[in-house]
Amino acid sequence: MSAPPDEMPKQYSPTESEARWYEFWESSGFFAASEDPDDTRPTYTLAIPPPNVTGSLHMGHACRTTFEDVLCRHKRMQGYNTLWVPGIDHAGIATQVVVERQLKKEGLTRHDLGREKFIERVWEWKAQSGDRILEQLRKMGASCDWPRTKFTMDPDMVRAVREAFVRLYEEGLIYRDTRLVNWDVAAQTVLSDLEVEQEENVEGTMFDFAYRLADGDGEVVVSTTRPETMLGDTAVAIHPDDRRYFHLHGKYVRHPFVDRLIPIVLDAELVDVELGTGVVKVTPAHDPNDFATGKRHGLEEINIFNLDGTMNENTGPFQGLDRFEARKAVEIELSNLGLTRGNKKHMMTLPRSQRSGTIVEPMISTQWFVNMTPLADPAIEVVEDGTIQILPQEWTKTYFHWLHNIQDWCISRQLWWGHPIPAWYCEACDHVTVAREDPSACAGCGGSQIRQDEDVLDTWFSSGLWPFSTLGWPDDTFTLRRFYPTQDMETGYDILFFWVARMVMMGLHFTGKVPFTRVLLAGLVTDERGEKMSKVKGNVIDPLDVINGATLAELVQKAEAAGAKKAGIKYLEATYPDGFVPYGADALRMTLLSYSPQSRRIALSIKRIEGYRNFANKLWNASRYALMRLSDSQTVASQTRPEPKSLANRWVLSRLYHALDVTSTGLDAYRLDEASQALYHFVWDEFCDWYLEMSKPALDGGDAALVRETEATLVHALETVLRALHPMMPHITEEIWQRVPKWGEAPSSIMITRFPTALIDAKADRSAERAFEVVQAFVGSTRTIRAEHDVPKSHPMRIHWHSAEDAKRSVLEAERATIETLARCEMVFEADPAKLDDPAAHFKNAAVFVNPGVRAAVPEVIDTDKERDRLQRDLKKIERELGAVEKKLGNPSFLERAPEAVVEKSKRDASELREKRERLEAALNSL
RNA sequence: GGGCGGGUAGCUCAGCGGUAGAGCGCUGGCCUUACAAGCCGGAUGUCGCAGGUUCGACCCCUGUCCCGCCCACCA
Repeated sequence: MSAPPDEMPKQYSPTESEARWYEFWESSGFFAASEDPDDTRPTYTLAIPPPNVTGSLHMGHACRTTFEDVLCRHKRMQGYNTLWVPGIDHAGIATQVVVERQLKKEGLTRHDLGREKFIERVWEWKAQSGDRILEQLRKMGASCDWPRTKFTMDPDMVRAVREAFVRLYEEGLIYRDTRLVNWDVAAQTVLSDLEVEQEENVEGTMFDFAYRLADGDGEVVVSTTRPETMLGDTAVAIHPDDRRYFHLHGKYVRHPFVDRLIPIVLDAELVDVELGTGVVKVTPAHDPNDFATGKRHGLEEINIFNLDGTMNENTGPFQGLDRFEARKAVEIELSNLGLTRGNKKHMMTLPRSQRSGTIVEPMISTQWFVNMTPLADPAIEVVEDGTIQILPQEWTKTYFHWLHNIQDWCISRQLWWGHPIPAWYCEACDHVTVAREDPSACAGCGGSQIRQDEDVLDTWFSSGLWPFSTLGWPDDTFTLRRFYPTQDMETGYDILFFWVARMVMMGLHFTGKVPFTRVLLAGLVTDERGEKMSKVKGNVIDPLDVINGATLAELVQKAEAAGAKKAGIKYLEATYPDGFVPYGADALRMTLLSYSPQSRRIALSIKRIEGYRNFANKLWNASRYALMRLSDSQTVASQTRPEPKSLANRWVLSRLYHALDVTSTGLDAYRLDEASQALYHFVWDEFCDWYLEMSKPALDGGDAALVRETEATLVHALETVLRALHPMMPHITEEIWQRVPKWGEAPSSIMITRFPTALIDAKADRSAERAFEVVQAFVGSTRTIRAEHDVPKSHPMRIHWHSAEDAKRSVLEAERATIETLARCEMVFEADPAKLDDPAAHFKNAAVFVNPGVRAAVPEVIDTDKERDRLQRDLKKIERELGAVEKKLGNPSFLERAPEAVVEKSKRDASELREKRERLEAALNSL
């Protein structure tokens, strides 16, 4: 291991430290899960959502990685045999598009290369991109078990995918069929329903035109937003009960452009009498509704498009036109024929390809499908009965809704990059051979003229097997038995259907077990305005830039290279005029953790990262202080908590108890925000702002016993909070922890220590907390006076005080040294409380109420006007509060119906407020 | 068309039946030997709107208006 430098500089610098410790952990084997058969620890397994090999990681991945790493490190420290399986996804269509774009820059298409060369090219890309991604995960501090890294196209994954496909086929759940599918004319592949995004509220035109009756007598008027599809019309439908059109029953219309008679069919399902003219054109080959109608009536399905979206040979004079040109052309021609019947604006939704962004064309095509209904039912059950828990819970409904309405999954893709479909077609007979091993002959007729299906599988097919394929499935391996089912599946809600639901279905089907027991869904990381990060908008924040720092020039250059528009660059320059300093992975992690994981949006702000960078520095300096004070002593952090006597020491242990309690609850309930906030506030607001300050007089004083217990408590609290923070800020906690003097058998790294718990490592001490509140109030009041009256710190104030309550008096007496240091004052006990109000005495100005039962006055306050203002403001506030409480107490129903404790508390509040008011009034009068 | 989520301090968001919170920002004062990436003070809210339930509502119910997202074969 590499020892940290001995001296601690004033500023913590993450850059060098983070790399050093990561290397130490990895080379020490701390990330490895144990396969030792004698290891009896319970296991905790989490499969990484494998990032796509489409480039480098973005902030969403950083967020995923952080959450997952916190879960894993926490479990590991709790004594679980923890396995975090890393990996990467081949991401079929996405990756192919990226590589094709590269080729385009060289003036090539994939067809120029040919399939084999192209795939080689993608593998090259994969090597680069994959390595970069794994490196980035390391930079984030991810404690993955690296030797187990999987790629979804590794040989063992290929085998798993094949096995899954063949089994489903043999079970009749995978089948081949010709139906209307979503066609991406740019990528020239079919898409699943999920890969089609609906662009809402697009303004379109509803276009009316007439078909003339074939017998020459009259016409029917139909409406469409897509006039070009009329070239594929093979029927016109009316409602069977529509009286207006009884005369049309059994008749035909003539197509104006192609030589075709079109039947008028009666269809109660398709036609809504109320809508439009009540006559519907039917294009079975290009509209889902019409497709179904065509099936009902045995209509001809005429495809009018080529695969690239141009018009085909069935479109007569329009052949060769692009589909949108054809739309215009058809309108013009109809108009020329006098068949147009007007048009109007129409709001509609447009289906777009998630990948290429082009408008998806419904087309008839033969594809492979999975019959989902039999798989969906068990997947619904395990969530209903709580075997799998989805967080945040409201997603459960969405999950159910989707599964209840599930459609068969189109799994074939007309791509080159992906898992080949293990199906072979026979030249001689119709038989389709689906096999685990490449066949040499047709399984039907034995003929050797067979040809493999050229398509590949949807990338999510292999992803669906991920939790168990990565552990050795289909073999019944020791690893699989030990680590499957996994526990947590942490991912983005946007792939709940794409991935999570499919893993549940596949897992149940193939292993008979749920693949995981908790689904943790996080929101989308956006820029600080809440806008989605996009290369074009120039608002992408690269995690590595945040960690390592980047100048504005570098940011701009990168954004430009990524294709950002001018406005995007401007935004970038305006928002980050100084670029990023190296904030470090810990600061970024802590920032991401601070956002509520149940929120749908994580609007990342650099300011916030800066805040947590500052927190890291705060922790650093607090440690620096603590270690400096310990340097000459024998004190070491021990595994047993000290039992101190002094108020400050007892208090800090009690606050530590509270912080650890909230932290543990938060980590268990997946409220990482609450867990991290509890530690943040403990460290900064309590440990640093109060405890460390109080430790100074204690350590400087002559009381040897107090010095001893303070040192013990100080080092204990520090060491404990470091362990608690380690899952969130792994690097800095290690950097500091290594310097903390520790017990004899201490482990070599903080990451393999025991995670602290409130009951063992801290101690709730209600009486210490109550007593400390008196001290805090006293110190706070004096500080306020000092600030309000511009009394310089160099000017020691003398505070005369009184309390009739023995308990409070003894607390204040006992803590005199502490208070006098914190408040920079001298405390003088005034035996006669009346003196504090005596205008004739010194106290004519700043009589101040400290808290119920304690009063104090400062004699030498300078500014009477300011004091009056302050008192009046306080008085007003108190009167408002008192008014509310008194109103409540004046309500007989309240006294009768409210729980006793609530009533008691209100009464107590009221009397305290009255006392306070009285004092303030007296003070005002004495001015 | 259906569903989900949100509207709380200038900004970004927690909270959720018992007297409104954080971070950042704003503001006054401090280079107090752990930390100026800091310390000590201070200001700031008709908790979207309207009803209802309740002794009591930011929190529960109903309605309503905005904003975002998801699902859906809306000629």
